[in-house]
Amino acid sequence: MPALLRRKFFARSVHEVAPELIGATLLFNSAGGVIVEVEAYHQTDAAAHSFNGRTVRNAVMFGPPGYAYIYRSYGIHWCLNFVCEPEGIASAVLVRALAPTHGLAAMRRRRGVADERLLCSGPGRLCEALGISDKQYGLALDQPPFQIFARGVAADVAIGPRIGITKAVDHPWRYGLKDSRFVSKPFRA
DNA sequence: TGCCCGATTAACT
DNA sequence: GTTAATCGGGCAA
Repeated sequence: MPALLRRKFFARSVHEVAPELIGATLLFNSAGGVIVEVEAYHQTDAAAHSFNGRTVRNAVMFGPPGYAYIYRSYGIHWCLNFVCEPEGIASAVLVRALAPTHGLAAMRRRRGVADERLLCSGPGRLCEALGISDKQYGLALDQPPFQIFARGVAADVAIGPRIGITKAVDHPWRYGLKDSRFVSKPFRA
């Protein structure tokens, strides 16, 4: 069994951590799958929620690494981030898509769809599939109900610009598992 | 207090 | 391809 990722793993540059998460396995209450798409957000990056300083919503980003930053998107969806960097850098990795491997029945029930491809292919979708909401805000990523396992073998990582943002749109800080059919949107060749 | 808008999704044409 | 749904954060007044 691959190693459980501990806080130390996240206490590095978000630009190192993000690509290393591709191929890792994220479980929440025994449901989840292989991480196939993430995006990096750094405090010095105008698209980051921490860019304009600490607020109630983003407070956990300003704390120590290895915790969950969860926010409401468009008043409808929840999105899950892993806080990274040494404490105070206020940066995080947005988990955007999983290839489902564990707890398929529970995820299908929560999502209300049968198609495996539509279970976790998007930040809002994967939170709904895993049953993640603001109740998990600030939880440690190396403690139950979270379990995050390092990838077993090297991954072929695709890189591209981030999705759905209007600021700092040109930074190539989106990472994906090359040719995975579970990414939320294909990577340009 | 009021207003604008978003790290999205599903259901349209 | 376009658009409605839906609401809290952030900032101006």
